[in-house]
Amino acid sequence: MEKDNRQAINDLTSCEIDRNSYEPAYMQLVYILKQQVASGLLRAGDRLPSESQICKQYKVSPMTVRRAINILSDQGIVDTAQGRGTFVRPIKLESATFQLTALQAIFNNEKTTVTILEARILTADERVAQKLKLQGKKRIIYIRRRISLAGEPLLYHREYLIYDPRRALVESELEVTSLRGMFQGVSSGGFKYGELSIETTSINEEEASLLKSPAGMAAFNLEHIFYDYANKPVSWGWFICRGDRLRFTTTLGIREEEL
Amino acid sequence: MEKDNRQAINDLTSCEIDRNSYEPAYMQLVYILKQQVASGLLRAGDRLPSESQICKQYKVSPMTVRRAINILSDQGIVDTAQGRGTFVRPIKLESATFQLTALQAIFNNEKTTVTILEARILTADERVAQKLKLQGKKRIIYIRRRISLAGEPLLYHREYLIYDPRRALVESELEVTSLRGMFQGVSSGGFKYGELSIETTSINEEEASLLKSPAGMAAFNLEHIFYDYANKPVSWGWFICRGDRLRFTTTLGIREEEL
DNA sequence: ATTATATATTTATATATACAAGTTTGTCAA
DNA sequence: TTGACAAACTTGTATATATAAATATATAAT
Repeated sequence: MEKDNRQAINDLTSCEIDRNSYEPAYMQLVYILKQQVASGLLRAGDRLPSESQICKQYKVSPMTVRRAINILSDQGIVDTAQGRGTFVRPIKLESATFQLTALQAIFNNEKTTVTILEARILTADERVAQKLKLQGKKRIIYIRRRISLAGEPLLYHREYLIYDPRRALVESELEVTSLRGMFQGVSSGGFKYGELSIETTSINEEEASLLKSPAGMAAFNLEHIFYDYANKPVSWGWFICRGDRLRFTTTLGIREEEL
Repeated sequence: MEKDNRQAINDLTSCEIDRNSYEPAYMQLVYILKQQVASGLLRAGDRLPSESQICKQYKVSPMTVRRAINILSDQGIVDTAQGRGTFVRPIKLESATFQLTALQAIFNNEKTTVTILEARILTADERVAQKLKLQGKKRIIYIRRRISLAGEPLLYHREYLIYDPRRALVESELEVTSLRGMFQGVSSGGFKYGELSIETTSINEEEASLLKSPAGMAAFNLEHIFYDYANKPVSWGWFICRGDRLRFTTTLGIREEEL
């Protein structure tokens, strides 16, 4: 059974590089090798043919092979060992990475609406001052938003922003599109880097009524802090994400259908 | 202020490649350019010097520069545009990726213990049969485990395994180390790929008592399905992770301290 | 049988070169 | 002023070559 399986896709090894393709040779080689892993022709721990062998087989230069293998190595498909060879990497739970594609889909959706529930200037309390590393009592901007998809509330966002009259953050941040911009690129905001964390929470009465969900329901809490080029925090906030409408998924290894 | 900041780290541009270093030239170049982004000398949207300029400045060959820039591009630090140049990429929430480092830390910890609560063979019900894509009533293995760190219960794991006498999965899977192996590399298991998803849940009475936590508490639910080389599911299970002891964090952009 | 040495194989690094292809800019003619 | 065209500059692809470094293997000596 297993041997038949390998036999059936044996013609993969005889694939050739199409020099007339718009797709570069090194990229074609990446897909060929990836396909061999995905199909099971090459399995975890197996050694790939040496680079010089691949050169001869596909009639490409050593640097082209090297480039393809570097890409596979970067993608975590193979491990290379100097003097020994290149090996198919076993799948590991620890190498799983989750992306915020589910949230991205919400912000990219046409039917998504952002409602400003509150926006005012207040004096930072101890908790906010600590998060934003403020000395003394400073005035900050507090914004509450609700993000709905097709009328159904999905996210509840609260954010504290450093008040800086020069930057006129209020006007830009209040825009509906600014939250979308937060996802698609915050170059205009002048942020240098940000820290994100996800934890779980049971929503309280206020959050429940805003999200039209029962109190105590499980939800994601996505917290974010953004820093400017002087490494000073300029924004602290968090999204309460309805747990019954959101999940994060990922794949380990290579699903054949994805190629 | 901003100009002073840029001026202060201006000497970064005069960094030289150390040809006697154990570190390859292209890697040194990666760090130099990364540092320039992290320090704010190069900011989101800025254009990097052209490759030929970088060649002259650091006295390296075009291919070495190219390799460094390819790495930066792969890491999402810069965007390249043929004919226009290479630009510092603005940070985007959507590009955030979360890793299971928090879980990994648990399994790598010396004080972590795995307790088998139950392990038996049973007939698959409809739900299990659907997840594992079973035809008819098949016998499967059901395992319940509790993972504790220094005596404190953190995870509750339930798993359904295809029963295959040839593979003797029971013995190996029951090992304390097998769960650890699940994280560090499942080459032995013969899995080709897996699907993971994270959602939130409120723990029920059973889960609460096992995790020594109040019922209704928010928790992560990490579900996993692993497939063999014939693309057939061989394992379906999920970890209930105490929300008050687990959070996932990540950084967007480059934190200067991390270099 | 063991050990040391030499050889071959493998990946890693680095350079030089050529051409392709997209973009911008400047020039010149209508 | 406008438009067409050419030139310059950018990144992208591909090859050929040389050297270094780590590993594996075969050989020979002890």
